[in-house]
Amino acid sequence: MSQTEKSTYHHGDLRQSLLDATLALLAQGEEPSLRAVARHAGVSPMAPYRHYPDKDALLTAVALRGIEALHQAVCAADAAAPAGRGLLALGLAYVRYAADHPVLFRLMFGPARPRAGGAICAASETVRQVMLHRLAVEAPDRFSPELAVGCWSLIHGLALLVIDGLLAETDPDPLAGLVERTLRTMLRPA
Amino acid sequence: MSQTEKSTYHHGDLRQSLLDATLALLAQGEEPSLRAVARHAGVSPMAPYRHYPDKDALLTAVALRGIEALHQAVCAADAAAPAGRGLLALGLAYVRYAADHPVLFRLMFGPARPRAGGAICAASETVRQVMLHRLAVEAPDRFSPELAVGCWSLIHGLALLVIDGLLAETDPDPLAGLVERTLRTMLRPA
DNA sequence: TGTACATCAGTGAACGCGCGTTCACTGATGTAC
DNA sequence: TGTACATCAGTGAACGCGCGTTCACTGATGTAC
Repeated sequence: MSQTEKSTYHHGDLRQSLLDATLALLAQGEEPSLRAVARHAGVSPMAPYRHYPDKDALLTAVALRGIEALHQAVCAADAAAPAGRGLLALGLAYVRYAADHPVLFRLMFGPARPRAGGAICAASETVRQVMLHRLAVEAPDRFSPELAVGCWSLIHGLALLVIDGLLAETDPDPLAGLVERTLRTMLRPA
Repeated sequence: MSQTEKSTYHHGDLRQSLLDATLALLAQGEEPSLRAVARHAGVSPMAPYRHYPDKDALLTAVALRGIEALHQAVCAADAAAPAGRGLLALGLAYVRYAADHPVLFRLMFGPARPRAGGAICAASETVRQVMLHRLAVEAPDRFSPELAVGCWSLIHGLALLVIDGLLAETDPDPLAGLVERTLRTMLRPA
């Protein structure tokens, strides 16, 4: 930050730059091979090995960072929502995040990274907790483990159908309307 | 069929065998590269090109076959279900299919095959129709486009959460109970 | 404050691999006469 | 029924590529005295 053209040898924070580079590649829809990531970070193909034992470790770190970002987006939406609309806002934030980062989203929840299945699972639990809490507040009478699973499935499935382009849309702000209508319909108390 | 050890030159139905080989590789969780598929079918690496213009065409054909199979499974479950339980049965069949063919399922609905987005979309529409029809019969009072989107999202999301191992399960027949409880909760009319 | 040296964080060449696809081919099959 | 020939459905060698990872290295940094 202070000196813009640093000597590139001791890079500053290559670990972080590698994560950024991977996210950038994913955002462009490109395959984040180790070499491509290094290239994007302006560093030799071997440099990443100083910071991650192998490719899988890097991708796992990226996936975890993605889940963290999703968590924050969902939290922010939840906190900012007017009373009684928390679940809608939170669901919209979830779907919106997926729509904005489709490739990353698939990486996050895709074929379980064998080496870090537990970590991914634990991270996604933080997202689930937000929803759980909001459900307990907004639908205390209906609250149950099944409702939580159902809501997560609903939102997660909606996100993926959107990403996959399987829902024909005909709306000015397709996402907001789609999510709101769908959630309202599925959750309307009577 | 008639002669078991046919000369392998004119193979009989290599086109079909290639699809089978790809499905077999997917079932084993292996990467279905063109060469691996040919190998598995006992044929030279170039042979597939007689039947598919390129790799993507083969994978698209496999994805379409998978959706077709899903459609049949869902139809069968729907038809066999006792009155009033069609949607539950259908949803269970959907989730079960995904759980039984996780890699194929991801291929079917995964990163849209650019060359055949339309075909995949159309094929999945046949699955949606079964659900639509059942909803119209079982919940005529609530029936709406949103309900259809919601139910599909719900089932689809549940299938993916199951595949991804994101739902902690503690059940003898986890799937049947999970799906039934979730769908019942989400759809209970009051 | 200066120097010696350990450690840290990168380089760069090279490996072996499997991939998708090209090319030119050849053996098997089916059809016309 | 026999033969000539077109077409069909495969073979097999080769290409160029990007990949993940190994190895031995070297320049920059920080620390002890």
